[in-house]
Amino acid sequence: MHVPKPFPTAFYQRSDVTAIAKELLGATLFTQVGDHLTGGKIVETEAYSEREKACHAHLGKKTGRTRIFFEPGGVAYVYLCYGIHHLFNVITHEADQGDAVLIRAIEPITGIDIMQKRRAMSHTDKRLTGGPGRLSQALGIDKRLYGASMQGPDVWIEPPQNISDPLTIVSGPRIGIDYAGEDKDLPWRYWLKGNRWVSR
DNA sequence: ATAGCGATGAGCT
DNA sequence: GCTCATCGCTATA
Repeated sequence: MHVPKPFPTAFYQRSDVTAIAKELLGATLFTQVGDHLTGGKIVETEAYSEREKACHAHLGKKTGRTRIFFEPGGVAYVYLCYGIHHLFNVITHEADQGDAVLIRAIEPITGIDIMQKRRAMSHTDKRLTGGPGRLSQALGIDKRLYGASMQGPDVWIEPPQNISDPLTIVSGPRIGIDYAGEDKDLPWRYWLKGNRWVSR
């Protein structure tokens, strides 16, 4: 039985969402859904802030979908994209500050057989968990996890175990946000250099 | 009530 | 490279 050792809530409630997005690289995202433990190393993230136009909660926009942005950081934000894909984010910052980090890719580690079943795949390659829609399907994430605590028991993230392991982080513009005007060029996508599981 | 569309991915050329 | 599936959310009326 795996005992969760999640980042504390204070980790998520800090004000610098880009710092959190970078620090989540190398950490391990776990879910326990349908009595199955699955997880993998986070290798790609994106930061979103209400100060810029790509964020669903831009300028504090509060709707049925975005209400979770205004809870204190440390809860999950899951939404349906293109009518098909569930995308997984972690809400950050203090209450009434609408920031979030999108998890875009993981390297599969725990429960690979379960992930393959959920993805209808018989082998393991980048298509298993490389991409925000793919990793959500592999981990059993859907809107039932909207608002879930990042302290578990359904979903949580554990800090990197080998902190002496040097991580080379690179950054670039975020994917799929052409609607965001000048903010589409902010280099708020982060990934581990050369990692095989990065979405693109 | 309803039109428009999206933080993607699969399949095909 | 290109097309398009598919539906909840949002804005507008």
